[in-house]
Amino acid sequence: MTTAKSEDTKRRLVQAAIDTISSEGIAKVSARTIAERAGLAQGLVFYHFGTVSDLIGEACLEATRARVDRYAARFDAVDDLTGLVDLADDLHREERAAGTVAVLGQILAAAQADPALAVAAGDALALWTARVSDVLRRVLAGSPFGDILAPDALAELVAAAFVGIELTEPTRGDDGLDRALGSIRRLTSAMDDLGPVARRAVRSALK
Amino acid sequence: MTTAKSEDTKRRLVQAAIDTISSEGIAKVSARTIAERAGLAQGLVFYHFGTVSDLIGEACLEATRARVDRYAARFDAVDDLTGLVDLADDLHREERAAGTVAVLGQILAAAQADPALAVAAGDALALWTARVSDVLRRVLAGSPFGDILAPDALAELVAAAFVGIELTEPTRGDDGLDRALGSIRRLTSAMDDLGPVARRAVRSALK
DNA sequence: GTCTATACATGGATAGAC
DNA sequence: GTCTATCCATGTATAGAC
Repeated sequence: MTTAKSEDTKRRLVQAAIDTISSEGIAKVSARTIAERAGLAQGLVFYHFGTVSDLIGEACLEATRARVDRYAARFDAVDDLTGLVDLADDLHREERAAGTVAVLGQILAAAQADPALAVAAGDALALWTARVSDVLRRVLAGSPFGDILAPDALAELVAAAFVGIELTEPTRGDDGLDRALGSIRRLTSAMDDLGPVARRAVRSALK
Repeated sequence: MTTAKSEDTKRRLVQAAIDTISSEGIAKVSARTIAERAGLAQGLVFYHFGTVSDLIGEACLEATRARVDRYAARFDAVDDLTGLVDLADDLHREERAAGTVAVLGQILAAAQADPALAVAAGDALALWTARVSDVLRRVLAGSPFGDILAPDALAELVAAAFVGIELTEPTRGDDGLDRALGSIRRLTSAMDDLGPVARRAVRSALK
């Protein structure tokens, strides 16, 4: 049976797993380090989740779901390319601070040799990709570029890029990404501001 | 002293380290697994490199240097944006097969909790970034977008994105990235093919 | 200088206590 | 059903043999 007590123990382990990966890195994660952080006995990991990988998988999905939900309204509010770049900027800033995307990167690395983790990490990444795909489809439909850009394929690329960005964050100067996004924003704002004549010209040039 | 015998042992360990990360993943890497693959005793890792991290760091730099050199001529030959996208396509295909960028991703993840690895991984990533930065600077200078795009900042973003792409490769359908690059290629080929009048129009629109 | 045998720490998993 | 005490594999590191 899954009693209230059992549920509480599981929740504490999931939270401790996320915290441990986030602050110590996936390499330091073990049933022992997680249980210690949760203030519980090490064997409980195996009783409640079977393996450490299964616990990490659940933790990964849960943490990602919470973060994706956090941005739901902002994704929906985006209505042009510049708005999307601004959201990317905010998202990077907040995810860098929270470390959740970096955690996903760590788990994707560990998933290389761990099929159970690979499934969970793939599902978690798909949560991000779905949101990005939605907003790209909507924004591109209102632009002259809608006919030549595949929103779902680009969304996969963007989601993967974000993982890489958060994973390499410690190696980058603070303003590196700010400047890159600034460059892209100058492009998109020009695209968004095209008049009707220019839009037709762009559309025919892209044929 | 560093004798020929010692050098050979070190080389075998470095090679075995790369092979082990590539085929088993960073999580399965240890002095034991590396030495076993090299056909050497486990203690030699510590005699020659001090720690496992230092061996992995050297292996990471060495492997990355070899891969970056492999593309040197092709980077130099790129002379427009579409050529750059084509190179990205080739590079992804070859790195996916060789797994070297995925290895770098794994090491970046492990570097989270390992300062020695963080230095080596940062240096290795910088080797890629420098090449991308060079080619971007050259190609953008010949385009109407040169004034508003920062090549070095964009290069950091592109290098990070590549790491993310290779790390998430197992979670993606085979054609996902192909379609995304196809989308981008349709954009860049339109950019490359602008006539003199259109170029002036774009340049002034971007002001 | 080079390498091996050994010490000791940490990890995953489970038999059995409550 | 829930949890703890314990087992054995695997890990890092080094003292000392060659």
